[in-house]
Amino acid sequence: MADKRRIKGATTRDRILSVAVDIASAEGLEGLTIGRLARETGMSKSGLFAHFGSKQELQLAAVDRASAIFIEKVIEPTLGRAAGLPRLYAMQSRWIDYVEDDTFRGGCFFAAASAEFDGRPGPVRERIASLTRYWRELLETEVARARDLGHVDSTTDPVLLAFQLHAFLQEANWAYQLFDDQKAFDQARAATEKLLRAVVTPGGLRSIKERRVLSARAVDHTTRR
Amino acid sequence: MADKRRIKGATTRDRILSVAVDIASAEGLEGLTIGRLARETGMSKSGLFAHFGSKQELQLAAVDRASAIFIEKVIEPTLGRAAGLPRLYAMQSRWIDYVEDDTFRGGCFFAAASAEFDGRPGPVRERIASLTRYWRELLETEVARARDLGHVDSTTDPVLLAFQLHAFLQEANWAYQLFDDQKAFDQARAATEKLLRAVVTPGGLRSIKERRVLSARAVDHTTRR
DNA sequence: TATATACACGAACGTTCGTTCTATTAAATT
DNA sequence: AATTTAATAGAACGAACGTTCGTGTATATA
Repeated sequence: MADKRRIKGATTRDRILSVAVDIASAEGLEGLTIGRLARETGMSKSGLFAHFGSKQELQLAAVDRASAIFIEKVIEPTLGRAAGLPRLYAMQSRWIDYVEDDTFRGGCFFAAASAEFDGRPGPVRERIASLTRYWRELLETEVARARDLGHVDSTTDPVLLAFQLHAFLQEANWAYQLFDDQKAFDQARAATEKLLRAVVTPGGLRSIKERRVLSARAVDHTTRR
Repeated sequence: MADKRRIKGATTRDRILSVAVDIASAEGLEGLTIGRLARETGMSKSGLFAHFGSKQELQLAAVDRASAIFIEKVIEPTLGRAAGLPRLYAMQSRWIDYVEDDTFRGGCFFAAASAEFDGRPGPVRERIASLTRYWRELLETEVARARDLGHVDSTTDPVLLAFQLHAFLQEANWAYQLFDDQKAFDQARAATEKLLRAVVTPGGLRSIKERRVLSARAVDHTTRR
């Protein structure tokens, strides 16, 4: 028979972290205080605190939870797509959707967290940098693969193209958060489209043909926000 | 004879704000505490506090000070350049230099501040959004002017091009802050160059000829940081 | 010379921060 | 049935937070 204590503990921890990630994405990992978190989960400060042992461990757990969500919502859905240009399109598309769908209240968790911790050395900063670096390397790797597969021009620089693609993603998130600018998502899609169309080869074109790879989504915005 | 009291007060306020902007750019406008600021300026908490009356007024004053510095270091130097494409190049160039030169300890003040306050409604957020919106509109206006002057393709969309240009700037700042990646500046320069070259007309080309508009700077990096 | 004003100080306010104790309760183990 | 263990609560800690108050000390005005 299952250990109801352990199950309860893990469930509670899960519930705490869901709220924690939500708060942290909107108000920062420092704005995420134990007292506030206890209030919003209906627990006592000490009872909640016992799950983590320190504020830093709580922050690290929140980053890990956010990483898991990012991997699930953004990375995993792209793994089924053909390597090279198709997957590259999918990565951009999924990332934009991930912000547009308000996965986190404060937009991309890592955009917010990296801006907050880039000037604070320590394990939290490293954990944030780790996932972010991973994503950027995924982009670079996929550009290189697209090039090796002949999907894009052989002179394409993977580092520079990844820089540009990633820049469009972050800019869209930034404009949406600060100005509530919904149009930024389609601007990011258009910018991505233009950038890739400029380097795509006939072979690359064939690889994405007959698929609406980056069109604006048919989402009913009126019911959201 | 001059009023030594008024001068002294204004000087002290100036000194405080210099330190405040420096701290805030690196550790955020909330991380900027009265106690810390008093310690670093060698003043008492109450003496310092009297200059502003509230924490929020201090934050607003810090944002205003940062705005003034941004205008001085980034915007004003571009006003002497010819309108259209030349000024557009200058704007990108000056912005990149402004971060590369470590004008603020934590990189672009407004990139950090907008990420911190985008989820916190209030006057501070509005003040931050104001300067940032202004900069984006300057970019859009200058793209439109470049188009009207025949410097770039007449089909160019100013909003989209400004989105792309601004994205490269923010991405460079982000990569520099989080990964200490100095190469990001030249990537932003290269991305800008590619983007503009793709839409430039013969007339536009003439307008920037014989001027090294976006080359990497001959700065001795070994003596900095 | 007397008075008003600007500036800065030290002490203290109530609140919240992260953290540490000491119970209490319920389930699992013996 | 007795004992151990995990999960949570409650009370309290010192430190730091933003803020207020009363006071001293220059400088300017009268």
